[in-house]
Amino acid sequence: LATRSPKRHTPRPALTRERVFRAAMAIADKEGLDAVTMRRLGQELGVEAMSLYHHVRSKDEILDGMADEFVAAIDEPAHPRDWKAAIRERAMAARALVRRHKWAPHLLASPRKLSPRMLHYEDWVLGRLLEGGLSCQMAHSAMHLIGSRTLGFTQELSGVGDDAEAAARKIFGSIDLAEYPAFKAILRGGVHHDEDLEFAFGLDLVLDGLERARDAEARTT
Amino acid sequence: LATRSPKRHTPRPALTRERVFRAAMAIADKEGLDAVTMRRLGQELGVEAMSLYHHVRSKDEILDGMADEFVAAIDEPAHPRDWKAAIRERAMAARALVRRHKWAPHLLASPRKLSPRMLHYEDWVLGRLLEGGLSCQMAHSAMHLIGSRTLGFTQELSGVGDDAEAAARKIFGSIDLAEYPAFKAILRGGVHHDEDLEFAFGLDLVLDGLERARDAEARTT
DNA sequence: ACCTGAACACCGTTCAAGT
DNA sequence: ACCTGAACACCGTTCAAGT
Repeated sequence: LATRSPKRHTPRPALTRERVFRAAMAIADKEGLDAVTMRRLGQELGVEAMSLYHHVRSKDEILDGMADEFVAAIDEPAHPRDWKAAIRERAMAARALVRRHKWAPHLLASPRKLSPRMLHYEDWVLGRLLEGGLSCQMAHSAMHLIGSRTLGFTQELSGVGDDAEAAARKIFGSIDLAEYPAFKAILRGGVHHDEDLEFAFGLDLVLDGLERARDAEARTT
Repeated sequence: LATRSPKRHTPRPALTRERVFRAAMAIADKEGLDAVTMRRLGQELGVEAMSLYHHVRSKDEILDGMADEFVAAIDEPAHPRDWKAAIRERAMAARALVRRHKWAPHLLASPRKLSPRMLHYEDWVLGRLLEGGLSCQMAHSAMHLIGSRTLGFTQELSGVGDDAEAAARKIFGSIDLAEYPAFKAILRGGVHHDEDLEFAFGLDLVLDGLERARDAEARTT
């Protein structure tokens, strides 16, 4: 009919999962993660809070979506010199992103659901480490160590805890390993997942590195 | 009078801040941090939720108290061989505690209020690093690096952000430096607080350490 | 198919009232 | 001084009803 409300002539873009995630990220950037509520999010999108449930199953799904979008934005370096430069450049890119999205480490530290994009990111790091000639076992420990350094969380600490081996099996039982070549390679290599050993490995690596840095500094001064 | 209720003969211990904190820790251990609500906490202590407000100002104060109690429980090593062993042993103690209190890194990552006990802990680490002969600047970076490794959070990431220098000044303006000798020493040494530089320092230390570990492994096999 | 209003069972917190 | 009941302004989520 001709008497349609004028609003209908400039229809707002249809609500999609991605638009919900992006709106949530914008709110969290400006006002913090606590400000991301269903009602506030609806307001930001010009819709009632309840409408959101047609696109996402729950608020947790929105938080997972935010984490996923964040990880997807960590650019791969274009022409890294070698494996160390590759990891270094991407870590710096991640850090630059974290400065804009301070809530990201918080969300990534306790994922409700395993994010495929997060797995791809970790698979990429693992790939560079293997390329650098690290053994499967060492590459595995190194991946955790770099992850904690880069994104500000320690997966093994916030992890599922007691039976890490079983948890890892469950995770990799539910995904398609063909999409994650580096994970596939180290699983075939038969890494064992000992959290205490990994922790000590990372700690000693840091302490020994500090001692060397001290000596290097003493030599140049 | 003789007609007192029988309950009065076995009076429950008086409610104190510490008892509130410990009850909160017990709930978080068993059911997770989300289960710690004022009503649930009151129930655990045999009291109405509202009574808690006579002992703590707010729920945030309870969360801070939990973090504080946690840090206080990280034992100092008795007879460490040297500075590296000292830091290593205490880090392992912290890690063992984290396994029991999985919520701790989460709380320590975003403290609402600076915990004196956390400062004492960091001051102790800093003291061992200076004892080990690290320069003020390097010891400062190292403290952050070890903190992130040990407790599973990256202070500089979750930190106040843009003007770290001003934030640091504000923190150390409000406390008594006499209680924190190592902090006092590095402040006198004139460290500058550049978060990007610190991040790169830690990252390169880890990457170089991995390269060395790879070469060491290759040599022994 | 998509959106909504009213409602439910929870939060943290305030405040006047009880002992 | 210490505890309480009722209430307020918020949450996430459900569900029957609208278009």
